[in-house]
Amino acid sequence: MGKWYVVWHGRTPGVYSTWEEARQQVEHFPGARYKAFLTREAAQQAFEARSPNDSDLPASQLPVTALPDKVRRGYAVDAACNSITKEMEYRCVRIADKQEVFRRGPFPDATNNVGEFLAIVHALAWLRQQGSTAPVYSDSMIATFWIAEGKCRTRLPRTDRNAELFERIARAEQWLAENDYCNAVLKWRKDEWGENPADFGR
RNA sequence: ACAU
DNA sequence: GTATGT
Ligand SMILES: [Mg+2]
Ligand SMILES: [Mg+2]
Repeated sequence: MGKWYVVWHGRTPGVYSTWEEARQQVEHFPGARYKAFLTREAAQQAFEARSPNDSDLPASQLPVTALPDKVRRGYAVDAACNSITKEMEYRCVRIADKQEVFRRGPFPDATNNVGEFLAIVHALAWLRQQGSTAPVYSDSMIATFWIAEGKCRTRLPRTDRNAELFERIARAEQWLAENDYCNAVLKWRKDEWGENPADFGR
């Protein structure tokens, strides 16, 4: 038995019997909402609701309004590092509306984990300056460990090109040592909430 | 293995 | 497929 595909939001919303047809409605359609069901009846019923129940959507399509309140009040950080060029950048967005609040980089001769670490510290400093105690979400286990330790445990070798980066790492560690912050640093639960809203999409 |  | 990390 083939699956049935509901397209709530796409070029032509409807119930489709093949992925071939359904994909043409949703591919390259930003914000598309769609999901496969096992039976035609289940698909039809879901489609007739006109708008998908959050519980029907895969995590990748969850609207921010479906997130827990505590999460919606927070900020998300993420880093991107090209594994060929070793160029890294990082940024932070307000989760409620995905508005970018800062972005830094690119930094040469870096690593993903250094970027994830610097992003969190920068967010903590920025939030303190804003007088905000909102939580910071990162999808990086490594960086959240390093924050808890107050130490960036990178194995990245120093080069002539990453002196500024190591300077930033030192300043970040110093900031952690000298400042108390009450913002929680929490794991972004990709499995439950979908992609990190600060993700670079690369 | 887990998270990137 | 590559690399960063616990
Ligand atoms: Mg990340
Ligand atoms: Mg990302």
